[in-house]
Amino acid sequence: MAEQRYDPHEIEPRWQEVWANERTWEVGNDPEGGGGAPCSYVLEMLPYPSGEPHIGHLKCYSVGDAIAHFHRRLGRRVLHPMGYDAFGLPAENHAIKTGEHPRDSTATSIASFQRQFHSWGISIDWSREIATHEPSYYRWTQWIFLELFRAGLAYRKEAAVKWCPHDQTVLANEQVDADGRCERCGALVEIRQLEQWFLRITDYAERLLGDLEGIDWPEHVKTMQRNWIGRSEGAEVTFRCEELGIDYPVFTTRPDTLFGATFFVMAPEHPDVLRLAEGTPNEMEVRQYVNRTLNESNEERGNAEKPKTGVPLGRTVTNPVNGEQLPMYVADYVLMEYGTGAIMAVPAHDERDFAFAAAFDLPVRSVIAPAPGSEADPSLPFTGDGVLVDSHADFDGMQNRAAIAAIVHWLDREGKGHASVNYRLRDWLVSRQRYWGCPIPVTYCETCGIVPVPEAELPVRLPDIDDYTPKGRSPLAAAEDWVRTTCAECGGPARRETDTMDTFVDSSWYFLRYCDASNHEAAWDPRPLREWMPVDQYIGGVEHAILHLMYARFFCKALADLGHLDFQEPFSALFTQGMVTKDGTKMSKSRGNVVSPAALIERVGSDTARAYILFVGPPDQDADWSDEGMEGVHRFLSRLWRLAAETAERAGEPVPEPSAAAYPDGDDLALVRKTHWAIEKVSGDLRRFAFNTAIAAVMELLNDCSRLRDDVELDTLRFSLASGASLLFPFAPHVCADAYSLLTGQRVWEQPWPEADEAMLESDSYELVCQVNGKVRDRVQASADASSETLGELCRAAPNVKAHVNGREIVKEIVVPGKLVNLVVR
RNA sequence: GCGGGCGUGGUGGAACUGGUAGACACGCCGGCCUUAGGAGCCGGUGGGCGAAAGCCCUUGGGGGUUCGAGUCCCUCCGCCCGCACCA
Repeated sequence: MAEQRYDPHEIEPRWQEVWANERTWEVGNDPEGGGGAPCSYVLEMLPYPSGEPHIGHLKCYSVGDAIAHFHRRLGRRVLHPMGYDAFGLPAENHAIKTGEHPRDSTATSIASFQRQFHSWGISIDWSREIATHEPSYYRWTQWIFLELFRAGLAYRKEAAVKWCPHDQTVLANEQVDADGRCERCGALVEIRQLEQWFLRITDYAERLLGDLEGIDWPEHVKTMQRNWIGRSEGAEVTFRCEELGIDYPVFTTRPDTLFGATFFVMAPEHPDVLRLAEGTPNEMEVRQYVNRTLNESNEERGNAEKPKTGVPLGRTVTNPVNGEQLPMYVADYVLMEYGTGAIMAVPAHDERDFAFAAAFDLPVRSVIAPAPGSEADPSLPFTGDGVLVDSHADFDGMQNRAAIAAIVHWLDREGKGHASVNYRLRDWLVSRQRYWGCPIPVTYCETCGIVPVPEAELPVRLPDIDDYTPKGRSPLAAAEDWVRTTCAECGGPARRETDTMDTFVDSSWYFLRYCDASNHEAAWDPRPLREWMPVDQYIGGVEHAILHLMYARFFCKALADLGHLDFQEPFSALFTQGMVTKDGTKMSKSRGNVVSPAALIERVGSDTARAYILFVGPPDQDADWSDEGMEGVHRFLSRLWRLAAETAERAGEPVPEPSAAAYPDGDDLALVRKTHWAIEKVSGDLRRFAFNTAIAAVMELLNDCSRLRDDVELDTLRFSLASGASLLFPFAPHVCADAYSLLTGQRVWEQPWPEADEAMLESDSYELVCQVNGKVRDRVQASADASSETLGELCRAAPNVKAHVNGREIVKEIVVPGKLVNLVVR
């Protein structure tokens, strides 16, 4: 028999060529809009093409590909497309450094992603490939923007915005990290007053929150989104400054503490602060304070530990519940972006107000006391529940939770306030003063104002420029010929918007475009969307748990409201894969611990790399890369292929539908049973993303095949090996296609997913565990159909059980058929 | 501080609804084959006692529920992630 050697470098390109030539993974749209064979849309988050793919990409697409293959072989038509999130800062920064046009560096990177996806053998429908920087794509990004604009969901507003001094651009709240640093470059973010484009995502806060209930997403991702939306119930209460005749509403979650308010605080950014201080002795001090805090970084300001600072405004407001005059302050612990930018301060029942009152020697009035008999610590500030005291005859003695409703009701009746819900979520700031992004398709006309570019003129193409260096305005502003245009309404002179869109806009709808990627008349036809959407299984990293996933959900809801979609949620099920680390830390060039997929595949082939990355542990957890571990998987694939090749050679002609002998016995029966066990195990594990145990099950099967290779019929061995290859195909497609083809002459991806034979999952006897007082004392063979009585007898008769019972009384006998018998003795 | 997750051999991990803890793999030890092996094959491998049969211990610590707990409950310790002066 000739020596058989597993050679992935010969096997893998050979099968990749078949799949590419035959366009195996392409799937058409059903003109009827579905209704035929069941459909499945399996999608991994599209890559950001910068440099070469890294190991995280390999993991993400290995997970998605396994699911796509599994769904196909369950008989579904599977949409599994690919694209590139091609606009963005890294390409632009690269251009600033080297002068290379972002389009060129992006093209280079895309080409290397394409090459690698092919060499990894990912089953992609290449006919639907998109890239967000192509005019044929961003034309529709612009169209969506204008749809939102017409609906009032895109608007321009001057606002205190987060500005990155290094990248010279405005950032969305979500792009500023906890330390107040730019998510991309790490520079300390500043606040600037600028006119910017916003998308009205806050209109959707309630729906974005509520609809989380109905989708199959990991709990921690839902929790992160809930926290980000940050819903709080409370009341809006109006405090009036009589001297200036201005009403100041505040939001509070504790209207029950209104009678304990002893002062009033405004955020330094509050537009009225300077006006209020004007003409008072404190004017200068207020000015200085405001300037100082506005220049403070978020990092300094956000520190809750830092001592409270502030300045009196020299004015008072009236507490609407008791008419008291409360002194007004400006203090940086009050945030403009939450609530109304002003608060009523109740030092007795709020930690922060308490700290401020202590620093400024302000009165503290307790109005909630621990309920009589309660063990709560009554010391101030008391933030727990209790009963109202020293408030008002109508409310004193009430439980504070009940008092909230009563007081809000009273405020409402008096016209001094009303129940209110507040969200932490802010509107999405989408304009960027950068070059490499989708142009915002509007013009400014002196007479007509903001005028959308007519649909027929889309796309507004990104012009070529020479200088990408940021100067505080968009580099596009330098393209004067491009900026100057005519107004679509009056025909007069107009100027184009020179800001571009946040790249998260591009990626908020790409999954829709895949369904109808080559449509030149519209962003999509509703029929293919009806067929494919929503995405059945979305796969990506947790780092997108808030931004991308929230924005995409918002887009769907908004587009559904505008009549363009008939579903509310884009991703029915979400899977978040864990990171791949090396030596316990994140891979990075500076640490020199980067494992390059290209080098890996050069060495061991993509089947080994893919199967190892899924075998190393549960895919939703972080996994530490180990070359030794990978060698183990390589040995396994090698053994599988060799045994298949040898078996095929020994058997002569391949057999199309391998099956074991009709009535196997002895070792044949054992191996056939093991095979059906593996089918059952792998099928179940695939459904719950337990790829590591699925692969382990095929390893077990192969171990049995190797052990019994000379003791079973050739048909049995061929059946078991072909089944193993079939089961492993979603994880290591090339070697399995090859092994399956050697054994059967068939293409494994055209075969239905194997089904376990129920009869073969049960054996006629099993090892009955015999326990005494919960401890295993013996094991005996029991017949599968034995009655509980028989099992009890078997157990009592077991030698070591007898020794432990030792004549004592059996007070109880628990029988779990198929498993064990437990004797309780006294 | 709030919310979520986790803690199992030398290592990665398995045990899905409470029912044989440690599947599978790495590593290590021993053997076979070989001129040689960083190739391949076979066997062993949680700890302790014992010649063996077997017994005891063991899923971060402590307590509880149960015939039976890695799994459920309480409590403490440790680690990771998200949010955080959010009124």
